[in-house]
Amino acid sequence: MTVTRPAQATDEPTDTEPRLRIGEVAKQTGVTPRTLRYWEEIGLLRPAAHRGSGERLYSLVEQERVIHIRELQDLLGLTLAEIQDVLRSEDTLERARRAARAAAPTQKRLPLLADAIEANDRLVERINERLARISQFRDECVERGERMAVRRAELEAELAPPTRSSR
Amino acid sequence: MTVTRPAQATDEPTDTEPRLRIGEVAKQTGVTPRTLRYWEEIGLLRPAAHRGSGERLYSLVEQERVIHIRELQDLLGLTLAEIQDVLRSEDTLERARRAARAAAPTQKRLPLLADAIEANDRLVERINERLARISQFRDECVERGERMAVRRAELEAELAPPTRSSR
DNA sequence: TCTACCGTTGACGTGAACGGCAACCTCTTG
DNA sequence: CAAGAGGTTGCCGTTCACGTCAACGGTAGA
Repeated sequence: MTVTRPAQATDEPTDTEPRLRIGEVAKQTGVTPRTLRYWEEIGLLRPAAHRGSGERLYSLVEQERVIHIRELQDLLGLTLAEIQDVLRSEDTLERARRAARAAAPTQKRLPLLADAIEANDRLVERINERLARISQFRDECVERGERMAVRRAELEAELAPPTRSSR
Repeated sequence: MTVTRPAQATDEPTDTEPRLRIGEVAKQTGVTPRTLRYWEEIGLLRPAAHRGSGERLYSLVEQERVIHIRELQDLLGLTLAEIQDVLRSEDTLERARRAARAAAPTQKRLPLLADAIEANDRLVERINERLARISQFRDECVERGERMAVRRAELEAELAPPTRSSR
């Protein structure tokens, strides 16, 4: 299970290497290149690297982040500004990871990780609230449906002449 | 519990009488008058009546609809166009109600009611799908949180010198 | 009847989140 | 090496869902 990296490996695990061009990320995630550039413009998602030509290069980390952002947008209805807030704490985790690679002492890494955990907890809390509200809304709809169904049954009974043997 | 209507009652139950001015509805529901007019403009919510002066008058039915619309917007993230679709079927129910007051025969009222029920079922189905997706998203977040918590525990263990008696 | 407050229409403005060009660059591939 | 595919910046356009302001009119209470 533990990946044995080849001898000439870089000091980065494979999935953080920036190999993906913008079109590739777009295809994989379903967002347009324009949107990715826009998100970068407002400071929401920076590509892992640039090439001399100015070309953006993303890693799988960013690609997953794109999906994460879309979920925060579509499922929770957050604005990009709010998402930025949420992700800022997540960035803390990324910093913690870099600190780990830089062989930073545990004393430095621990608070970063704690921040990330706390931010994640807040997010989960937010999601739970939303789930509760939607559930309640659904229950209301279901109840309305049941009332209508009862009414329909009444009308159907009224319509059908009362025969003793059904069918 | 059954409201005994006064002798000189109109043929409308009290809660469908259009008495509410736009500002009142706005106050009760939290949406602005501008928004109510806009919704009317795009055919989303027509006031129950107008007065000679052009003043809009809403009934409690519309007021509840306002809340319904906001929920469809905020909780489900539907566009006003989509909401219009959803409500168009709900209007069927309103027509059924009018048919009832017009003493329409059961044969006419039943299909209208059936349509409304079907539309409601579709809505509930949609909500359930959304709930499922959000739940899944939450689970992913929770899982991430747990992984981070494990990591934190490791770091804490590493930090604290291994003493046999805790404290 | 005067005044303060709603309300009306009509028009234009706005913020968020992109879409869509033009003009240009840079790989790759036959 | 020419051509095409894909990338870049810059900038203006667009859609949605309203906000805002002006100019005006009806209504209710002192």
